[in-house]
Amino acid sequence: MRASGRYPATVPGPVDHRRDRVLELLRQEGGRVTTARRAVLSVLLDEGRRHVSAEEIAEAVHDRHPDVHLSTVYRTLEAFESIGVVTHVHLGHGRAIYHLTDELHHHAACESCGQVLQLPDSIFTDVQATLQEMYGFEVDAHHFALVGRCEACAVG
Amino acid sequence: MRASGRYPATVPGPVDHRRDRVLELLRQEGGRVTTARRAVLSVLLDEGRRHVSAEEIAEAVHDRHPDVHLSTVYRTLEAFESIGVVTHVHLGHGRAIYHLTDELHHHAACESCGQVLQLPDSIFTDVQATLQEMYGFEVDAHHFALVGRCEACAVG
DNA sequence: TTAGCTGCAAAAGGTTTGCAAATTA
DNA sequence: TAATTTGCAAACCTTTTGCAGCTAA
Repeated sequence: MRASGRYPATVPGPVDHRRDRVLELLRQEGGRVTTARRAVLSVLLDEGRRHVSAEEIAEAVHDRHPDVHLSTVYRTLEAFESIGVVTHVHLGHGRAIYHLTDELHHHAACESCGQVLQLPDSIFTDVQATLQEMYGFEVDAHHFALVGRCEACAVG
Repeated sequence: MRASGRYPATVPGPVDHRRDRVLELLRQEGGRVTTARRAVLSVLLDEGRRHVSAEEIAEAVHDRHPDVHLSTVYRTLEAFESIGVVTHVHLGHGRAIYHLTDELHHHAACESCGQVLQLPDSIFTDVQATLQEMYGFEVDAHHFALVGRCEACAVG
């Protein structure tokens, strides 16, 4: 299925298991496994690309499947979100970014250079508890990113 | 400048001082004070409307100045932001909300009913300190809202 | 077979921009 | 007068949607 050379051989192990788990869940929920969906999932599973906009996903998919339309990417992401395996986060103006759900973490986006810092889940624990106690408000903090300036940009 | 009757007389005191301060600052920075800008400022100063989208501001302005265009409202808000008296916050999908800067507070928006909770500034103190220490990241948390479900909506 | 996807084109929703005319200082 | 603002229309960008054809199960 893949030409030799340019791409490393598929690494057996957790990544593949994960792909299979997602696809199986999708099928269980009445969804269908298609080329486009497999391709989007591959991009999301790609270690190097864990925080990507829909457009970036589409571009990556186009390397191998130039015919997959951006709207299909959006619909695929929606399907993945509806079965709980994908989440999106708003970084501010413009695009949202998507990532697989099971890596629970928060985000801090640099307004200046766009870098997205991944933060441990624990960082919001206190805030979450405080809001729950004082206001009965249930924070879904994974949906949003903190905004500010990263170390490098803060200096200037 | 104002017809009698329908509108209460201008309340003397802090509100007016504040309006004057903003307009003076605007002039100091080389900006001009116009009807549209005065009107937008009035909406922002209005106690009852401290968190409003650009469109809502435009609607309110239209009560008295039907000719002020939405794009002028955006440009006015931009001008106010550039002199530091206005901030906007993204609540999630869609519109941003604008408010005067000197009331430093955070926001928690209910995904379900849209209600915006105002939180004391202190709520993020620890998170801010942690990020600064561990990552050198300077949080500008006022720019974003926490998202989740308010007490009423969380029940269902 | 048939419910569920897909590509395409077009719309939607919020925000920004170019421009000539109007206004402020 | 000179520099800023304004209204308008049109563009922009991201995301969503309608539809007819295609495909997975």
